[in-house]
Amino acid sequence: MEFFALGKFFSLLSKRYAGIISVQLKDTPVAKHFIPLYIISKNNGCINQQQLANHLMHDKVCMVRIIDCLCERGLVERTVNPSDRREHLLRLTEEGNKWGEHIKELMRQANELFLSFLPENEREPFFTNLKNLTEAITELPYEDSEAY
Amino acid sequence: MEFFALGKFFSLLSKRYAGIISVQLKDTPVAKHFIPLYIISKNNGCINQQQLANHLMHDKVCMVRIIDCLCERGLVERTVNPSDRREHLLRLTEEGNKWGEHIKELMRQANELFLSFLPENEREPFFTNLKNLTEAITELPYEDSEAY
DNA sequence: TGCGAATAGTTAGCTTTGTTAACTAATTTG
DNA sequence: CAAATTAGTTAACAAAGCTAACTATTCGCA
Repeated sequence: MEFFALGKFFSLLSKRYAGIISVQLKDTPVAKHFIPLYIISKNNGCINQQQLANHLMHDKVCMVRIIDCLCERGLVERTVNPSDRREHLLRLTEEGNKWGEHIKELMRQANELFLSFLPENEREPFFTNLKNLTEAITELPYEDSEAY
Repeated sequence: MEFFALGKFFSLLSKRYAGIISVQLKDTPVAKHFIPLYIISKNNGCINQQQLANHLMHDKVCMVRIIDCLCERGLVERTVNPSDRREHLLRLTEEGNKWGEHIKELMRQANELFLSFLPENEREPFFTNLKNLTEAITELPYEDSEAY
Protein backbone atom coordinates (compact mmCIF):
# COMPACT_ATOMS: atom_id res chain seq x y z
CA MET A 1 0.00 0.00 0.00
CA GLU A 2 1.45 3.26 -1.14
CA PHE A 3 2.39 5.53 1.70
CA PHE A 4 0.07 8.44 2.07
CA ALA A 5 -1.19 10.30 5.07
CA LEU A 6 -4.68 9.21 6.01
CA GLY A 7 -4.93 12.45 7.96
CA LYS A 8 -4.81 14.48 4.80
CA PHE A 9 -7.67 12.51 3.29
CA PHE A 10 -9.80 13.00 6.37
CA SER A 11 -8.94 16.65 6.66
CA LEU A 12 -9.72 17.41 3.04
CA LEU A 13 -12.96 15.45 3.05
CA SER A 14 -14.05 17.09 6.25
CA LYS A 15 -13.40 20.58 4.92
CA ARG A 16 -15.21 19.94 1.67
CA TYR A 17 -18.16 18.33 3.38
CA ALA A 18 -18.61 21.36 5.61
CA GLY A 19 -17.96 23.67 2.68
CA ILE A 20 -20.62 22.12 0.49
CA ILE A 21 -23.22 22.53 3.19
CA SER A 22 -22.20 25.97 4.36
CA VAL A 23 -22.31 27.36 0.83
CA GLN A 24 -25.96 26.35 0.71
CA LEU A 25 -26.65 27.98 4.07
CA LYS A 26 -24.93 31.25 3.24
CA ASP A 27 -27.08 34.21 4.28
CA THR A 28 -29.30 32.13 6.54
CA PRO A 29 -29.36 32.27 10.35
CA VAL A 30 -27.55 28.94 10.43
CA ALA A 31 -24.67 29.82 8.11
CA LYS A 32 -22.52 29.25 11.18
CA HIS A 33 -22.73 26.55 13.77
CA PHE A 34 -24.99 24.30 11.77
CA ILE A 35 -23.27 21.22 13.07
CA PRO A 36 -23.84 22.06 16.75
CA LEU A 37 -27.42 22.89 15.85
CA TYR A 38 -27.81 19.57 14.11
CA ILE A 39 -26.45 17.68 17.10
CA ILE A 40 -28.80 19.52 19.42
CA SER A 41 -31.70 18.62 17.13
CA LYS A 42 -30.81 14.95 17.44
CA ASN A 43 -30.75 15.20 21.25
CA ASN A 44 -33.37 17.84 21.76
CA GLY A 45 -33.59 18.79 25.43
CA CYS A 46 -31.42 15.84 26.44
CA ILE A 47 -27.95 17.26 25.98
CA ASN A 48 -26.00 19.77 28.02
CA GLN A 49 -23.17 22.03 26.91
CA GLN A 50 -20.40 19.77 28.13
CA GLN A 51 -21.83 16.77 26.32
CA LEU A 52 -22.16 18.81 23.17
CA ALA A 53 -18.56 19.95 23.56
CA ASN A 54 -17.50 16.31 23.82
CA HIS A 55 -19.39 15.44 20.64
CA LEU A 56 -17.73 18.28 18.79
CA MET A 57 -14.31 17.92 20.35
CA HIS A 58 -14.39 21.52 21.49
CA ASP A 59 -13.79 22.85 24.95
CA LYS A 60 -16.55 24.25 27.07
CA VAL A 61 -15.46 27.87 26.64
CA CYS A 62 -15.84 27.58 22.92
CA MET A 63 -19.19 25.96 23.51
CA VAL A 64 -20.50 28.94 25.45
CA ARG A 65 -19.78 31.23 22.51
CA ILE A 66 -21.48 28.95 20.02
CA ILE A 67 -24.56 28.47 22.19
CA ASP A 68 -24.72 32.22 22.89
CA CYS A 69 -24.72 32.79 19.16
CA LEU A 70 -27.47 30.24 18.52
CA CYS A 71 -29.55 31.66 21.38
CA GLU A 72 -29.18 35.23 20.12
CA ARG A 73 -30.56 34.10 16.79
CA GLY A 74 -33.54 32.54 18.52
CA LEU A 75 -32.67 29.02 17.41
CA VAL A 76 -31.81 27.41 20.73
CA GLU A 77 -32.82 27.78 24.38
CA ARG A 78 -30.94 26.90 27.55
CA THR A 79 -32.94 25.42 30.43
CA VAL A 80 -31.55 24.47 33.81
CA ASN A 81 -31.80 20.75 34.38
CA PRO A 82 -34.02 20.39 37.51
CA SER A 83 -32.33 17.15 38.51
CA ASP A 84 -28.82 18.67 38.33
CA ARG A 85 -29.03 22.40 38.45
CA ARG A 86 -25.46 22.85 37.26
CA GLU A 87 -26.40 21.67 33.80
CA HIS A 88 -28.01 23.71 31.08
CA LEU A 89 -30.02 21.50 28.79
CA LEU A 90 -30.23 22.59 25.17
CA ARG A 91 -33.42 22.63 23.21
CA LEU A 92 -34.35 23.92 19.77
CA THR A 93 -36.98 26.62 19.43
CA GLU A 94 -39.68 26.16 16.83
CA GLU A 95 -37.59 28.26 14.45
CA GLY A 96 -34.48 26.23 15.28
CA ASN A 97 -36.35 23.06 14.59
CA LYS A 98 -37.22 24.14 11.06
CA TRP A 99 -33.57 24.83 10.33
CA GLY A 100 -32.59 21.55 11.97
CA GLU A 101 -34.74 19.69 9.46
CA HIS A 102 -33.25 21.66 6.61
CA ILE A 103 -29.70 20.95 7.76
CA LYS A 104 -30.51 17.29 8.08
CA GLU A 105 -31.72 17.23 4.49
CA LEU A 106 -28.58 19.00 3.26
CA MET A 107 -26.43 16.50 5.12
CA ARG A 108 -28.37 13.63 3.65
CA GLN A 109 -27.68 15.03 0.20
CA ALA A 110 -24.02 15.55 0.99
CA ASN A 111 -23.70 11.98 2.26
CA GLU A 112 -25.31 10.78 -0.94
CA LEU A 113 -23.03 12.92 -3.09
CA PHE A 114 -19.91 11.64 -1.35
CA LEU A 115 -20.90 7.99 -1.52
CA SER A 116 -21.92 8.36 -5.16
CA PHE A 117 -18.23 8.50 -6.02
CA LEU A 118 -17.72 4.95 -4.80
CA PRO A 119 -18.79 1.83 -6.67
CA GLU A 120 -22.30 0.79 -5.65
CA ASN A 121 -21.24 -2.38 -3.85
CA GLU A 122 -18.47 -0.66 -1.89
CA ARG A 123 -20.63 2.01 -0.27
CA GLU A 124 -22.11 0.01 2.55
CA PRO A 125 -18.83 -1.59 3.69
CA PHE A 126 -16.98 1.71 3.34
CA PHE A 127 -19.53 3.48 5.49
CA THR A 128 -19.48 0.72 8.08
CA ASN A 129 -15.72 0.69 8.27
CA LEU A 130 -15.62 4.44 8.57
CA LYS A 131 -18.14 4.35 11.38
CA ASN A 132 -16.36 1.59 13.26
CA LEU A 133 -13.03 3.28 12.83
CA THR A 134 -14.42 6.53 14.19
CA GLU A 135 -15.83 4.76 17.22
CA ALA A 136 -12.58 2.94 17.89
CA ILE A 137 -10.53 6.10 17.56
CA THR A 138 -12.93 8.02 19.77
CA GLU A 139 -12.35 5.55 22.55
CA LEU A 140 -8.58 5.89 22.42
CA PRO A 141 -7.22 7.62 25.50
CA TYR A 142 -7.15 11.18 24.33
CA GLU A 143 -4.19 13.45 24.70
CA ASP A 144 -5.54 16.55 23.11
CA SER A 145 -4.01 19.06 20.76
CA GLU A 146 -4.99 20.33 17.40
CA ALA A 147 -2.37 22.19 15.45
CA TYR A 148 -1.94 21.17 11.98
CA MET B 1 -27.94 2.62 5.99
CA GLU B 2 -28.45 4.52 9.18
CA PHE B 3 -28.32 8.25 8.69
CA PHE B 4 -25.19 9.80 10.07
CA ALA B 5 -23.11 12.69 8.93
CA LEU B 6 -20.04 11.54 7.08
CA GLY B 7 -18.58 14.97 7.78
CA LYS B 8 -18.47 14.28 11.47
CA PHE B 9 -16.53 11.08 10.92
CA PHE B 10 -14.01 12.83 8.73
CA SER B 11 -13.68 15.77 11.05
CA LEU B 12 -13.15 13.64 14.12
CA LEU B 13 -10.68 11.33 12.42
CA SER B 14 -8.76 14.25 11.03
CA LYS B 15 -8.48 15.95 14.41
CA ARG B 16 -7.38 12.79 16.16
CA TYR B 17 -4.85 11.95 13.48
CA ALA B 18 -3.24 15.37 13.82
CA GLY B 19 -3.55 15.19 17.59
CA ILE B 20 -1.75 11.87 17.86
CA ILE B 21 1.17 13.17 15.87
CA SER B 22 1.37 16.62 17.41
CA VAL B 23 1.45 15.16 20.92
CA GLN B 24 4.60 13.29 19.92
CA LEU B 25 6.12 16.45 18.47
CA LYS B 26 5.38 18.63 21.47
CA ASP B 27 8.42 20.70 22.47
CA THR B 28 10.19 20.13 19.16
CA PRO B 29 10.78 22.74 16.43
CA VAL B 30 8.06 21.07 14.35
CA ALA B 31 5.31 21.02 16.95
CA LYS B 32 3.52 23.33 14.56
CA HIS B 33 3.23 23.14 10.82
CA PHE B 34 4.45 19.60 10.55
CA ILE B 35 2.07 18.88 7.72
CA PRO B 36 3.32 21.74 5.52
CA LEU B 37 6.85 20.61 6.33
CA TYR B 38 5.99 17.07 5.35
CA ILE B 39 4.53 18.17 2.04
CA ILE B 40 7.60 20.26 1.30
CA SER B 41 9.78 17.24 2.06
CA LYS B 42 7.88 15.22 -0.51
CA ASN B 43 8.38 17.93 -3.14
CA ASN B 44 11.72 19.28 -2.05
CA GLY B 45 12.68 22.29 -4.14
CA CYS B 46 9.89 21.60 -6.61
CA ILE B 47 6.97 23.33 -4.95
CA ASN B 48 6.13 27.00 -4.55
CA GLN B 49 3.99 28.65 -1.92
CA GLN B 50 0.85 28.76 -4.02
CA GLN B 51 1.07 25.08 -4.84
CA LEU B 52 1.60 24.28 -1.19
CA ALA B 53 -1.43 26.40 -0.32
CA ASN B 54 -3.49 24.41 -2.81
CA HIS B 55 -2.37 21.12 -1.27
CA LEU B 56 -3.34 22.34 2.16
CA MET B 57 -6.48 24.17 1.13
CA HIS B 58 -5.18 27.35 2.70
CA ASP B 59 -4.92 30.75 1.10
CA LYS B 60 -1.61 32.27 0.17
CA VAL B 61 -1.63 34.80 3.01
CA CYS B 62 -1.80 32.02 5.53
CA MET B 63 0.96 30.28 3.65
CA VAL B 64 3.31 33.23 4.07
CA ARG B 65 2.93 33.07 7.83
CA ILE B 66 3.55 29.35 7.97
CA ILE B 67 6.60 29.51 5.71
CA ASP B 68 7.95 32.48 7.67
CA CYS B 69 7.66 30.40 10.80
CA LEU B 70 9.41 27.40 9.27
CA CYS B 71 12.16 29.63 7.88
CA GLU B 72 12.72 31.33 11.24
CA ARG B 73 13.27 27.93 12.78
CA GLY B 74 15.84 27.11 10.13
CA LEU B 75 13.84 24.23 8.69
CA VAL B 76 12.96 25.60 5.28
CA GLU B 77 14.49 27.97 2.73
CA ARG B 78 12.88 30.04 0.01
CA THR B 79 14.68 30.35 -3.31
CA VAL B 80 13.53 32.36 -6.28
CA ASN B 81 12.74 30.12 -9.23
CA PRO B 82 15.11 31.29 -12.01
CA SER B 83 12.68 30.25 -14.71
CA ASP B 84 9.82 32.20 -13.17
CA ARG B 85 11.10 34.80 -10.82
CA ARG B 86 7.70 35.39 -9.24
CA GLU B 87 7.82 32.00 -7.59
CA HIS B 88 9.60 31.10 -4.39
CA LEU B 89 10.54 27.45 -4.42
CA LEU B 90 10.60 25.75 -1.04
CA ARG B 91 13.40 23.49 0.08
CA LEU B 92 14.21 21.81 3.37
CA THR B 93 17.44 22.62 5.13
CA GLU B 94 19.54 19.75 6.45
CA GLU B 95 17.88 20.25 9.82
CA GLY B 96 14.45 20.37 8.20
CA ASN B 97 15.18 17.16 6.38
CA LYS B 98 15.88 15.29 9.60
CA TRP B 99 12.53 16.37 11.00
CA GLY B 100 10.85 15.52 7.72
CA GLU B 101 12.00 11.94 8.06
CA HIS B 102 10.81 11.83 11.64
CA ILE B 103 7.39 13.19 10.72
CA LYS B 104 7.09 10.66 7.94
CA GLU B 105 7.77 7.85 10.39
CA LEU B 106 5.17 9.19 12.83
CA MET B 107 2.64 9.38 10.04
CA ARG B 108 3.44 5.84 8.97
CA GLN B 109 2.77 4.71 12.54
CA ALA B 110 -0.45 6.70 12.73
CA ASN B 111 -1.66 5.20 9.44
CA GLU B 112 -0.89 1.76 10.80
CA LEU B 113 -2.66 2.49 14.07
CA PHE B 114 -5.78 3.71 12.31
CA LEU B 115 -5.95 0.81 9.89
CA SER B 116 -5.33 -1.68 12.70
CA PHE B 117 -8.88 -1.05 13.86
CA LEU B 118 -10.28 -2.50 10.65
CA PRO B 119 -10.45 -6.19 9.82
CA GLU B 120 -7.31 -7.30 7.96
CA ASN B 121 -9.06 -7.93 4.66
CA GLU B 122 -10.92 -4.63 4.69
CA ARG B 123 -7.87 -2.38 5.01
CA GLU B 124 -6.76 -2.32 1.43
CA PRO B 125 -10.20 -1.66 -0.07
CA PHE B 126 -10.99 0.93 2.59
CA PHE B 127 -7.78 2.79 1.89
CA THR B 128 -8.35 2.65 -1.86
CA ASN B 129 -11.91 3.90 -1.58
CA LEU B 130 -10.82 6.70 0.72
CA LYS B 131 -8.12 7.73 -1.71
CA ASN B 132 -10.42 7.63 -4.72
CA LEU B 133 -13.12 9.51 -2.87
CA THR B 134 -10.66 12.21 -1.89
CA GLU B 135 -9.50 12.60 -5.47
CA ALA B 136 -13.05 12.77 -6.78
CA ILE B 137 -14.07 15.34 -4.20
CA THR B 138 -10.96 17.40 -4.84
CA GLU B 139 -11.94 17.73 -8.46
CA LEU B 140 -15.40 19.02 -7.68
CA PRO B 141 -15.79 22.67 -8.61
CA TYR B 142 -14.95 24.31 -5.38
CA GLU B 143 -16.96 26.99 -3.72
CA ASP B 144 -14.95 27.54 -0.63
CA SER B 145 -15.93 28.22 2.95
CA GLU B 146 -15.09 26.59 6.21
CA ALA B 147 -17.27 27.39 9.13
CA TYR B 148 -18.72 24.59 11.03
C1' DT C 1 6.37 45.03 -29.57
C1' DG C 2 3.96 46.61 -25.88
C1' DC C 3 0.16 47.13 -22.86
C1' DG C 4 -3.34 45.12 -20.03
C1' DA C 5 -4.48 41.02 -17.50
C1' DA C 6 -3.08 37.45 -14.64
C1' DT C 7 -0.06 35.28 -11.18
C1' DA C 8 3.16 34.81 -6.91
C1' DG C 9 4.16 36.80 -3.02
C1' DT C 10 3.88 40.23 0.78
C1' DT C 11 1.85 43.42 4.29
C1' DA C 12 -1.71 45.32 7.25
C1' DG C 13 -5.95 45.05 9.54
C1' DC C 14 -9.89 42.71 10.92
C1' DT C 15 -12.68 38.61 12.39
C1' DT C 16 -13.12 34.16 14.09
C1' DT C 17 -11.45 30.29 16.84
C1' DG C 18 -8.83 28.08 20.30
C1' DT C 19 -6.79 28.10 24.89
C1' DT C 20 -5.72 29.37 29.64
C1' DA C 21 -6.86 31.04 34.10
C1' DA C 22 -9.90 32.57 37.47
C1' DC C 23 -14.31 32.56 39.07
C1' DT C 24 -19.52 31.04 40.71
C1' DA C 25 -22.82 27.64 41.71
C1' DA C 26 -24.20 23.01 42.39
C1' DT C 27 -23.20 18.30 43.38
C1' DT C 28 -20.57 14.28 44.84
C1' DT C 29 -17.42 11.90 47.95
C1' DG C 30 -15.36 10.30 51.92
C1' DC D 1 -19.99 18.48 56.88
C1' DA D 2 -15.53 19.81 54.27
C1' DA D 3 -13.01 18.96 50.24
C1' DA D 4 -13.00 17.74 45.64
C1' DT D 5 -15.34 17.64 41.34
C1' DT D 6 -18.33 19.22 37.67
C1' DA D 7 -21.05 22.66 34.58
C1' DG D 8 -20.99 26.92 33.13
C1' DT D 9 -19.28 31.73 32.58
C1' DT D 10 -16.04 35.65 31.86
C1' DA D 11 -11.85 37.92 30.42
C1' DA D 12 -7.64 38.08 28.15
C1' DC D 13 -4.63 36.49 24.93
C1' DA D 14 -2.80 33.55 20.99
C1' DA D 15 -3.43 31.43 16.64
C1' DA D 16 -5.65 31.05 12.17
C1' DG D 17 -8.55 32.60 8.33
C1' DC D 18 -9.96 36.28 5.21
C1' DT D 19 -10.04 40.75 2.63
C1' DA D 20 -7.93 44.45 0.39
C1' DA D 21 -4.14 46.86 -1.34
C1' DC D 22 0.30 46.64 -2.98
C1' DT D 23 4.96 45.08 -5.74
C1' DA D 24 7.21 42.35 -9.05
C1' DT D 25 7.02 39.33 -12.77
C1' DT D 26 5.11 36.90 -16.57
C1' DC D 27 1.54 35.89 -20.05
C1' DG D 28 -1.45 36.86 -23.88
C1' DC D 29 -2.72 38.78 -27.79
C1' DA D 30 -4.02 42.76 -30.82
